[in-house]
Amino acid sequence: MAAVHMTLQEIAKRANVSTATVSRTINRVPTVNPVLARRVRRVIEKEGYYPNTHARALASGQSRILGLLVSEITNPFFPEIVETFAKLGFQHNYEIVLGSISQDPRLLAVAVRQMIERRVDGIAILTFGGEDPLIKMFNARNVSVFAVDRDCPGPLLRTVRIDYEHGIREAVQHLAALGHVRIAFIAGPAHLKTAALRKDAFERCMEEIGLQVPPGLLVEGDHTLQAGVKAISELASLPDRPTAVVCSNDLTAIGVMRQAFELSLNVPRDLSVVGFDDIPLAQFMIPPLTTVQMSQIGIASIAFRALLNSTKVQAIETNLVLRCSTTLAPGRLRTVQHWRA
Amino acid sequence: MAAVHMTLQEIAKRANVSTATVSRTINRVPTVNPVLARRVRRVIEKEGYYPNTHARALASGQSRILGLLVSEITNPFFPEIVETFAKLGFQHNYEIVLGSISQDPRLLAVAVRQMIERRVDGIAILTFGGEDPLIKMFNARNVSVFAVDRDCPGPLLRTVRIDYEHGIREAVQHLAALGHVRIAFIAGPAHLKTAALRKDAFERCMEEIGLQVPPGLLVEGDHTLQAGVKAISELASLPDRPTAVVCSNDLTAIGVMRQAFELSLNVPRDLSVVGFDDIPLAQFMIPPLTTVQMSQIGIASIAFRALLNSTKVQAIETNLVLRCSTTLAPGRLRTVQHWRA
DNA sequence: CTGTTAGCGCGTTCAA
DNA sequence: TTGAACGCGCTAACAG
Repeated sequence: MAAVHMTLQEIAKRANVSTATVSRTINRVPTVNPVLARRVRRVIEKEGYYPNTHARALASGQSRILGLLVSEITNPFFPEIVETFAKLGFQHNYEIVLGSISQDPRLLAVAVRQMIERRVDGIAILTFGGEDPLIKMFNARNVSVFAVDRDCPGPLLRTVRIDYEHGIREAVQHLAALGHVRIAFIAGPAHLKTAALRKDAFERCMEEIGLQVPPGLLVEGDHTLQAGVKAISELASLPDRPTAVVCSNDLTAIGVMRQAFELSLNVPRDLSVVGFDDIPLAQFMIPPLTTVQMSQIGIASIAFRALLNSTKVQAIETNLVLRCSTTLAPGRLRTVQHWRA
Repeated sequence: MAAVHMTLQEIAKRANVSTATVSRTINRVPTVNPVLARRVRRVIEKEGYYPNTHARALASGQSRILGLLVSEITNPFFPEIVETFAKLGFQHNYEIVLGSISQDPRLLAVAVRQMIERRVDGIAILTFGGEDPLIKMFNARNVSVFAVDRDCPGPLLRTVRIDYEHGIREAVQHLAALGHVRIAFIAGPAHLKTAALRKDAFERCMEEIGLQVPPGLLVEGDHTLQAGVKAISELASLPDRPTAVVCSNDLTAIGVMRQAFELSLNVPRDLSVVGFDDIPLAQFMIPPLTTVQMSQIGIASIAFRALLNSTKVQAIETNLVLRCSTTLAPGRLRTVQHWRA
């Protein structure tokens, strides 16, 4: 029985050329005699030859592999990113290895080791927390890194600035305009930089328009559905409970809506809810979730391009998208009715 | 400037042993003198040496890479699978390369080529449609494949039988018991075997209990949110519209609930809805979605174990999990009230 | 138990 | 323009 995989040599033999010519043909070196090239291609086609990537990587020193490190693939925010990152990879003939799909630090360590052993040409670290040591480690090994919200980029560290404040300001002012005063914020995990920035932006935007945010209305979550459930339960039991809540991500907001339903709080009548991310499911919630959009596709493509050396620095916008989970504050509603009568 | 990556040779030199000894130490060959082994390990540790996977694969003929081909990573059904598959991979020191994350056939072709070039040791193809040619292709290259619902497994084709019928029967009988008679089914794409099997099971289970399913109540979708929206719009405009609908997956069901809201149909009062898959979000819908559970973790681990040669054949169960999206049929409700009065 | 050595499949010089 | 030969970093005989 023949070997399952052809090799360059066998192709060369069958095409009556040297291995060098086959190699050149495959790599589209322009100086190859077109006649020979065609002959080689025919043989490759006929034999169903696929070059061995490991041998290529070994000989060339380039793996053509990009790593993608993602914190929680079960958060619907990430699959979008994975999808477009992988698509771009395929288009540019890069392979993508996916790492550390969950929070487990042991698995993270394994993933990182695998990527180094695999000699990835670059790596995108998305929405982690504690990525600093990782970045140092990769850079020390000469592999370039993309990460969000880093302060001092360099030749080996690419980044993008995300303007959280714009979208969050829109959200806050939208709620204020609807008459809300007691507006709560359910934050993400404190160690996550992106979460901290969102929280800061919220506080700043509240202050801008002279609104207080008492400590009780600022609760920390962890960007999960459960966090939303828990947070709104606490918030709802407050003596002076909020009439609106802004969440650090959509998953949290969905948890809030779900638990509000359980508590017989009607969204938006009794409680206005705003999310963050605009995951695809947001518009399919009941009611459809008003949220701050941050383009997943945008982030993924910037990450990819950054790793491919296009140094063009860009920024990511965030914008409020109005749907149906917010409305007039309860008090405001009554006033209007009164005035009408 | 020193080379960024150490090599086996350099480690050997620094540890005063041969490369073979270093290699044996790394691969935990038990016959290595513990003293030497320790010395080698110290050097490896000190120098931060990571073996080059490509060289290893080339020399050993084993890539220790498993492929995972998934049709739509943005369907929340899949991230769970990816996560547990990858976790198991990490635990067994396998790398996972993720392919064809979307429906685009061009990208699928690229992904397949990459996997072959990468000489994956095995591949799991999950919920595709048109996987037969892929299976043949991989098997011809001597790589073993795992796929769901295949008829004739063999040494190179592992599979698992999924008992769709059990869960779907529970769903149908649950609805029938609640007094529903006009029960619609929103199917998945016809070319998808798993979708076809679900539809067949539904029809059989209806017939079993003497319920008709007129052609108009059997509509084909494509397992997306949009498909649910579209299908329920059609169904709702029927003169004799269904009082309950079973969906071929949860995404479809969520689309149905969303559009029902738009049409002012209250779920479950006016329309009972049952999903299929039990994605994590199902219980966070409003109302929480009653659905047929099919364990994503179960499927992923069976796939992984099957590829690791544990030939233990297993089956996957499906079971109805009752939540709040179903209730008595409208007629039945009135009868009860009448009888009470 | 250890070291020497020959490849694994490919890219890439260097001559021709 | 083409081909012969070497080396990428590692594993696996084989000999000692």
